[in-house]
Amino acid sequence: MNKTFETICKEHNISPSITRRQIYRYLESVHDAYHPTVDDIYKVVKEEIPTLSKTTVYNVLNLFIKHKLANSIQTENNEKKYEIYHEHSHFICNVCQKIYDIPNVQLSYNIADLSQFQVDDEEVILKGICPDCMKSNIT
Amino acid sequence: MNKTFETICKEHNISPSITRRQIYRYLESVHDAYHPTVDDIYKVVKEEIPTLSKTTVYNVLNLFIKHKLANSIQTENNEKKYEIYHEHSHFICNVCQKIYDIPNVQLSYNIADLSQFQVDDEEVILKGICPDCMKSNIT
DNA sequence: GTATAAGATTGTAATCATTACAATTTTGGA
DNA sequence: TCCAAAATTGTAATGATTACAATCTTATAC
Repeated sequence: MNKTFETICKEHNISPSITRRQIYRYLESVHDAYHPTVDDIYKVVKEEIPTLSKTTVYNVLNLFIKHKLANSIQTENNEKKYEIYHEHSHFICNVCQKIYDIPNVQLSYNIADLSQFQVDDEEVILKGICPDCMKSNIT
Repeated sequence: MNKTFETICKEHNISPSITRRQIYRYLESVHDAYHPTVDDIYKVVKEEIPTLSKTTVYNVLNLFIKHKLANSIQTENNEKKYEIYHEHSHFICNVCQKIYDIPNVQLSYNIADLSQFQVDDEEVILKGICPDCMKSNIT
């Protein structure tokens, strides 16, 4: 059974609201298929909440990130894209700029190098050419 | 013996110029100690080349990145920082936002997950709390 | 049910980084 | 020396993000 948005909010220490739920749901619905920008999110959720303001989208997303309900990824061309928070790595295609979610990459580093550091978070981005662009490049 | 800037340019297929050399040298000089922003670079190099324009700094840095003479790193607060290209990973402090260079982290991933992808580049960013901020937090 | 205070949302304006572009300058061969 | 190509410059445009004050909503105490 899926958790309700209310439960998720409780767990992450934020209070639920309709706006937040709709934004969360949208992120959830595109999860694994698409990484929307603020504009994308704004356009879609505004259909459901016509009074929605873009500032709110920014506020909510920043809140989500702070409380680990969401993540952002920066592309080369200075676009910021958002997604539901989940443990995984990313592959960004240098040709079409599409972002792919890939299963978590294992990291191994010399503990001595980081003995004084407290590591809370690991982020891995692989870059290269995606299958689609490989194909279209050949033909 | 260190390579001259001219040699480096030849190897990376760009032509040398005074502006480019000064920017490169500055990046080199702060390597491992500091990750400057465009503004930082502009201010310093303008001392040596008073006619320098900020557009040029952007142009040169983008050229450097394209030809793998430099790297950029994005911080949480939407700042872009630059460095000489070299193989290594990064640690970003969540408290003071300082970026640390750390020795390359080894990655291991399931080849099956990426069998169709051509991986050209690996980027690892660790986040957490740096030694300095750990200390000042305790006291 | 109503009052109230805290929190959420909104809209506008401001800020800031980055790029577009056309004009000017510099450079490296013929 | 001259000329074409490349590099640099300055201004203006763009676009993302935030600041902020006003308004709206919500949860709770009475």
